[in-house]
Amino acid sequence: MEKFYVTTPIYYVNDVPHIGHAYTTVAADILARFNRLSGKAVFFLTGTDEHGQKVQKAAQQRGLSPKEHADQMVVNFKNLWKKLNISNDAFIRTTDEEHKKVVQEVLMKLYEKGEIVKRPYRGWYCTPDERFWTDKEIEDGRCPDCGRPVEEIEEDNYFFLMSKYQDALLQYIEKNPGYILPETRKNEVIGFLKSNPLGDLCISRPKKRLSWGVELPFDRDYVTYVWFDALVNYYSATKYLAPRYEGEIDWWPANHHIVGKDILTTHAVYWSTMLMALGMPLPENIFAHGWWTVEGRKMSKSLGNVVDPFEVVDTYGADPFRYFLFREVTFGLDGDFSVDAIVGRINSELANDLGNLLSRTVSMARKYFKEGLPEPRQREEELASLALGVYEKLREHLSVLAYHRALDEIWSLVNYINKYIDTNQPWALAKEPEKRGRLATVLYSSLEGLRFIALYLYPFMPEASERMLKTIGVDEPVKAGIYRELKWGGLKSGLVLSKPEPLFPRIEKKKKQEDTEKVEGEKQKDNLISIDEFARVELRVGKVLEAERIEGSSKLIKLQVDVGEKRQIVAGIGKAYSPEELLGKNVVVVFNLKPARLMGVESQGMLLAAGGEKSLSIVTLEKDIAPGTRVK
RNA sequence: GGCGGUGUAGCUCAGUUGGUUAGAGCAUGCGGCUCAUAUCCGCAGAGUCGGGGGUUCGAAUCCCUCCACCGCCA
Repeated sequence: MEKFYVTTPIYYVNDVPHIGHAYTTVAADILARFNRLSGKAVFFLTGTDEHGQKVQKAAQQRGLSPKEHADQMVVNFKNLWKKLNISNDAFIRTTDEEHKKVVQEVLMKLYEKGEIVKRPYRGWYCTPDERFWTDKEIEDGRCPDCGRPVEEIEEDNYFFLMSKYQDALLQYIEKNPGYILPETRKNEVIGFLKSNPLGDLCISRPKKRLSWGVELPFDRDYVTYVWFDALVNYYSATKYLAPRYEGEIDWWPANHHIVGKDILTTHAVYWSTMLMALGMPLPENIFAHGWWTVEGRKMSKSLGNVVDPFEVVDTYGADPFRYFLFREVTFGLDGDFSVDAIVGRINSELANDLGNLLSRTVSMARKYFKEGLPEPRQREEELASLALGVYEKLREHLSVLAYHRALDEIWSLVNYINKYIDTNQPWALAKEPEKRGRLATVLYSSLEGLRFIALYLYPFMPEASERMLKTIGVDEPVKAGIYRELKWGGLKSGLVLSKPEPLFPRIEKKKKQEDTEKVEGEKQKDNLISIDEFARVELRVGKVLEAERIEGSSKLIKLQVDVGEKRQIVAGIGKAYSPEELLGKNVVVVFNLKPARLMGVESQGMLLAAGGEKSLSIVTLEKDIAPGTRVK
């Protein structure tokens, strides 16, 4: 039996699941379901990453042990997968004893092979953030994240000798064009490997700083760096979580690692070289998908526009959501999630094209053949070969994760049958008793086509697929290997069908508008703002009274500005202006900007300026206007 | 800054190794049908394929250059 092993990343257990998690996991689910129906032995793995600094800290704040904290948080993910109909065969947690054991075995093997060495590590440590920065990263002796001073620390750590695999990895990627996809991401990795000398990877943390992790088997004073621990999950799971099929299956290597583009390097470089060092085969493919924006904007906590997948499912249903994610955007590219877009797809494609097709066909079969639908008089060759041929197309497209193309193929069948009905006009045939045979053929063939559609849609929308089958009188469950037995004419004749429920109800405009308003409470879908919104920004004329450079910064200048009252403003214009030339200038200031601290200095507003670092100009007034005057 | 990529109809994008009047979906307009979730089917409009130059019998496709935007640089 051919095996198929697909993984999602293991998600950081501290995260609250968002649309991105849902996207990756449904992607893997579709492949898993498709391959099960194709008759392969499938292992679909997802899980959570539970070690590391942040988990330890979050647990501490909640007064729990890290494991207790993780036990509670992991439920968020498990619930979402249930809600989205995810068919994962296993759920790995890096706190599993079996996983930790494999991590230690792997570490020991690498250590014994001389692939891991102890060596002093020097870096800049930010104590409050509990993390290291490199020479390049720190800004004037301060943490680039929080702005507080960093401390130079030197300590011994263990390093995986990744550098020696640079050439081998580069060659491997170039020789295996399908290894990293999409191509643009592969090019990035190649560019990265060609232009930078690959360093060694620090894979340990001294316990005195971080205890929540897998202990190094050869030095009890250290735990394993979380990324190393996490990546091994793909292999460790095959040792204790893989499903059992008849006969022994070598699950490793995986067929697909599906990841977000943000963690591609980790997989393409760290994981690949780790496997090389272990002398293990590399996965067949690492696929980096894109990100979702929301109503044209980047998702962020501060904008408050993070899409909660639980809510989306409650509003639109799991199947329409799954469908939308893979129909709307080419897998690999970035996409935009908007109410208009999802409602548009649901109404025009799911409700009108597909749902209505099912509805019209079943209704006619009921109306014209109350006694049951007889056998067709002939095989509709064109329709039959189209329906049968879709399978091969799906296989091709899904082998490179081209989900949108796969759906396109299924829809070519939907469109064909709609046209087929239109051309044959069963309602007209029904009026002529001598054409009853033809009528039976047309309706049977349409329903049979719908059976194929339902089977093909199963990986994408399992629940809707089953409802479709039930509606056309198919009792048998969609079972593993069913794609191997596809044959035209499988639908039983003599069926008396019951009245169909709408497969996907249309979302009426009214509801759509309400939702739009709800989502657009804080945002506009096009970038236009109203005059009122603009008026919220209070711009005022200011006169520069004093100006001085902020010590330790080449960009920042501290200004005292008269804007009707005296304000201190910090501006990043030091590369284009000297403090002296700013004195007395009439500038434009954002008066009602929330105060901020830049390098520890308070800024009560913002100076308007245009340009980059070097060719930069502040906005000044052509004539003398009194300081404090509103600019509008 | 280095490397990579993108720029095609109002919008989102396809365009395989250069080859007949440049395509799809959505949107818009018109027509047809009435079985159906006011659904379905057909037709139409519009694009000097980012600008300029070159190679070629022939370029959206190859080369050069300029412009704009995006990604990667642990």
